[in-house]
Amino acid sequence: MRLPTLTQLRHLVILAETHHFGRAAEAAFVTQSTMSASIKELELTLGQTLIERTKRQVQITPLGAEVVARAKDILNETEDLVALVSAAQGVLTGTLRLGIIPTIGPFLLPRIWPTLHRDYPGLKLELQEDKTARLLVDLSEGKLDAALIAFPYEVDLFKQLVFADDPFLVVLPKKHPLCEKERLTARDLKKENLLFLDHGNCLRDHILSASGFHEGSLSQTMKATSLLTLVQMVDAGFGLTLLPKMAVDAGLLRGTGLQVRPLEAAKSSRRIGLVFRRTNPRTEDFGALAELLRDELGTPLPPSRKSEKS
Amino acid sequence: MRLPTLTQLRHLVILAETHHFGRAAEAAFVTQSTMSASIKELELTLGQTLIERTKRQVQITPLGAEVVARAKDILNETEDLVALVSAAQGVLTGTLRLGIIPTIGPFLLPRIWPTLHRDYPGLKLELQEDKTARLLVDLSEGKLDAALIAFPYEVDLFKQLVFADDPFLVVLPKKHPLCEKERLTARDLKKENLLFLDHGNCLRDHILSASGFHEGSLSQTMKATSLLTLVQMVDAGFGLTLLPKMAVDAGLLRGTGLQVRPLEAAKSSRRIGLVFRRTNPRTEDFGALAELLRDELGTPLPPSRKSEKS
DNA sequence: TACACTAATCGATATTTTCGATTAATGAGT
DNA sequence: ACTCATTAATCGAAAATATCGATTAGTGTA
Repeated sequence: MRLPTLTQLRHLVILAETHHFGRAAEAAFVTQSTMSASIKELELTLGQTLIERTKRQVQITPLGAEVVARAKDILNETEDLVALVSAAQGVLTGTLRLGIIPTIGPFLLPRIWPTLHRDYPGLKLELQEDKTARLLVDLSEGKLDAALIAFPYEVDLFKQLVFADDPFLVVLPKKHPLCEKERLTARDLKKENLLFLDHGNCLRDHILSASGFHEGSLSQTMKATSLLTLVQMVDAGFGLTLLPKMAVDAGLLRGTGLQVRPLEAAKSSRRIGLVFRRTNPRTEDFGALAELLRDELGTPLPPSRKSEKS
Repeated sequence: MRLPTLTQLRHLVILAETHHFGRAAEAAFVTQSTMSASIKELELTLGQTLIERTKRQVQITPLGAEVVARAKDILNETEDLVALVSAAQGVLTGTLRLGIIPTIGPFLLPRIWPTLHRDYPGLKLELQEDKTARLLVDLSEGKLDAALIAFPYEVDLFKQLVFADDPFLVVLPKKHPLCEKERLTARDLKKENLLFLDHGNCLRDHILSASGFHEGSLSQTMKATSLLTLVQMVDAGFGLTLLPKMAVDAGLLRGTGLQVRPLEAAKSSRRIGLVFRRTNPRTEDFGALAELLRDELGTPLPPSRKSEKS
């Protein structure tokens, strides 16, 4: 099916308004001959006469009037489309499909939400919470635009903007002997029963690394699937754990009698960053988002390392 | 505001379906370079990137997806427009704005309606009932496509298709002396009190002419504005009148005690015809309509006179 | 009859679209 | 590390299309 041109439709609409080829041409910023040819071509493609040409005046046939009405709709919709895209010109406007891992999402998002909403009211976030591995797959498949994940992690396929450092804190019951000390080391934890998240969660690996434990040395009995569960277990006296400061700041320990102590170790923190495909045209957006996150978290960016591996 | 091309939008939609420039090009029956250029041009006019080009695969940005959705709508509407016009291809389809005079309308339309509906289900009549003069003005101004009027009438501006002859019948009370005669002449009516429609109605002029009366010779006291009123007045004994056979056939005298007699006179009938602008492209439609009317009325067309004047 | 007005038409030009061929970038297989 | 295959972008040429200015033909008016 051969379609008419938007230009032809526009010409028809103008002609229907002016009822005069000459003035219609003027209004459309073309010559009368162009207007004439345009209408003629339109009638040819449609196979029907839309305009009744009296020498003195131009009459629209009933069919022509129907076509004019529809043409107006089509033109309006097209203009709306252009307007929509134009409105999405600024940084961080439109839809952004953002992945986020569960050990960051609940603690980071509520913190930045108000600012994000205030500074970029045109932004619509579509959030997806999942493990890092799954997020990166979706990212590479184009189902996500960006993801907020924790480093170190192997992400050479993607660009990354690391914007925060998130130290680990040792969580222990109030009466625990280690509460006496202001600062704890990996050595202090050696003989404790440490509780970890389940396999496949990046935080588990990070904390294992921070605390100097190894897979083999764990008592396999206790594995939680969420930080909240973990906290409940520690509160119930099953052992100790480590939590990212971000989670503690967000009030994860509220209502419990648990204490926290900083950990002195080689890798006593995770880094938080934004990853996205190198080919994604919205780098400016991601820069702005990372900037906002950095400001909001108030933590200075640690000495930059271009690629961190776990 | 510069608008994108429908071709570009179509290419975008296809590309969004295939996620592959080469296959999209194939599906759009163009080369890959054309597809590439088309999308690029579209992005240029919109001022935003809609497609994220990975070397291995093509990703649609969220904004692009929105544009694709709207583009689909626009394309569908345009195709609907074409379909609409195509559907209006046959004779007597679509809207026809038809004027009709009050002394024809109520008697002719109910008669042809079923056939018209059966033979041309795609036809939508927009009827306007008015005096001949008014109809012709609207016709020349393009507010009507055609009009059904009675001849003789001066209509040289328009094309005309006369399709029926409608004789006048003398209407008189059952006990009237003239009922004795099988056929009446103008001479018989000379001394009778004839009742006519009001000024400005073409039937008045036609009947005046048929009955041999002149404006000056009338008793000005009785003037009706509709045929129904006229009949009521005759039934009440105020005098005689003449009615077109068409009206009598349609049952205008039903429920009255009135008789009819044929009139023998030079101009003892009016002719019924269709008029329309010479420039109107739907001559075929009008021919078909006149044909249908002629068949339906069962009256052979009188010897053709190209232009009848009153 | 001459004149003004209007839409169609025509030939020339300008612009746009499309194509085929080539290039550059990337990933896969050896 | 080195092809090879795949894919989108690019480029110049050719084709198609749109536009223009000038002219023509048809109508109504003075």
